[in-house]
Amino acid sequence: MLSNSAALDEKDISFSISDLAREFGVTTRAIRFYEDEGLLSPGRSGRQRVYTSRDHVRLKLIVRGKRLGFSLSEVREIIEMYDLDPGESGQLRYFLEQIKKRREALQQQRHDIELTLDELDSIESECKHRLSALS
Amino acid sequence: MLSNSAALDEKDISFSISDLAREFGVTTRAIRFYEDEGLLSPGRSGRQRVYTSRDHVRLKLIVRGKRLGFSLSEVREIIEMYDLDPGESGQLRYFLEQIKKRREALQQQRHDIELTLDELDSIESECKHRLSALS
DNA sequence: GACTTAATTGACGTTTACGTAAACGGAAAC
DNA sequence: GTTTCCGTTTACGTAAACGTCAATTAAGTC
Repeated sequence: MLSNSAALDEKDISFSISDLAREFGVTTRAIRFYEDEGLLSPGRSGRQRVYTSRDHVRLKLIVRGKRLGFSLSEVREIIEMYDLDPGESGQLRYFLEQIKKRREALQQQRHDIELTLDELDSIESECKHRLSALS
Repeated sequence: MLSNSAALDEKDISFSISDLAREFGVTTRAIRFYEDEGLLSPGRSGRQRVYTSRDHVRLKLIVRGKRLGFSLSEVREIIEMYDLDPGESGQLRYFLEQIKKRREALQQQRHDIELTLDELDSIESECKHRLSALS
């Protein structure tokens, strides 16, 4: 009765491997590979893998990272930031450094995107210009 | 005398392979590889490669594309957009489609970046919070 | 003209991120 | 009770993007 009884319903949601594959548009092979790489750690019901909402979150981070062009080991670094232990100050300072680097890389990426989008705009208008000149 | 005599000075700038390697922080091996892939097409002075400002621009697009996580074939697609021929309307319409897809992908990427940056912010403040609690 | 330095060519090696095929296991449907 | 479906395991295959030699050449320099 004194236990923290209000554990959220979210906790016991579970997913099959094909659930996740469908939702995130990846193959089951890929998901198992991510497990081999230590990025996911599903439970088992018999031989079958059972994924928790924690795995669900992690897979979301993985596919997002992939969309950003990160390698799996970079994705791993990012994921590891999420479950840092309350630990010592050295660790924390190290993490803050990593965070800074990541942020800078992401800001560079965002800048690259802006540049590319601008150039796409001008290519597009050039295209449209030529198209209208063909009529 | 009737020739277009005012060709810009920019035109005859040339670069060695190590010039480019230094400037863009890539290896000469990589640069030659890009040539093998048809992304660069330097001239020759004897056996040595001579890169023009066109190659310079292209290499810039390549490294930017790489920073964004694009594969070389995706980079190729983007580069090819830059030198489209005045051609037929079918081509132009096709290009417009490609541009649209690219833009959507880039916007998705930008969105992913915003999400990740936000999360980095909260991880960072959590970190700082814990650090200050250790004093 | 020997020496160093930069570049080339060719070839094989390597890492990453899965794909693909084979062979098997359990559970549900008919 | 056997087909069908999903999942598992093991293992080999592969494409991309270079790295890493090794042998050769050409260009300057002292």
